[in-house]
Amino acid sequence: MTLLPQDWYFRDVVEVARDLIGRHVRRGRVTLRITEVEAYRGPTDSAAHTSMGRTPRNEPMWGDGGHSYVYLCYGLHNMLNIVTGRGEGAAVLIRSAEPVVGEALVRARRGGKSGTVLLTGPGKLGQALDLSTKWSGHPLFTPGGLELLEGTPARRLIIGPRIGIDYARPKDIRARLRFADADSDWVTHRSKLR
DNA sequence: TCTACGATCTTT
DNA sequence: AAGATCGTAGAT
Repeated sequence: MTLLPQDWYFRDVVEVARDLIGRHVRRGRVTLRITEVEAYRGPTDSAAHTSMGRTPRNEPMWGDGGHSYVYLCYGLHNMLNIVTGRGEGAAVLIRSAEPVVGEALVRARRGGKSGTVLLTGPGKLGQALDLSTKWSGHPLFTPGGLELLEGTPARRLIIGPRIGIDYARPKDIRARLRFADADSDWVTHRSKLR
């Protein structure tokens, strides 16, 4: 399976977001196929972390595309983002994925918790990949560590508004910047997508 | 230092 | 409908 080159990320964040569906993320023995993402457009997008300016936490988002941006949410969830463009402050949040390799290990990391859902939702995805904020700023286009691979494309996408951004401006809340694989069961809030 | 709160998930 | 849980950001 081939690594995506860095210039693959040097495009508009929405274009990259759509193209990310079906790609594989690999870390160690676990490989996942991305099924749901959200685009965060940059400082002018009131839902994006870069809209509050440059801070130590969001530093990777201001850099070149092809790097991760991992942050801690609600004190317990490590959220994986993929930086796009070049110094634009834009990134794509990876919300859900389906297991490709290492499903047993993913289950173990979930601590044998009951429930049918294995890794839909950004918090659970971070747990499946055993991420922490130490992984923020990691290059995804070089072998080893955290990698983004070619994967297998989706046949059709479904699209809708982003989740959990009630604090943003109405126009940004309304913006249809969430993308998912129409044929996958590994998607959150499916009723809001079409 | 201190305070408020979040791109969530689970249980009630 | 609310609690868990803590790093970050902005205020002091």
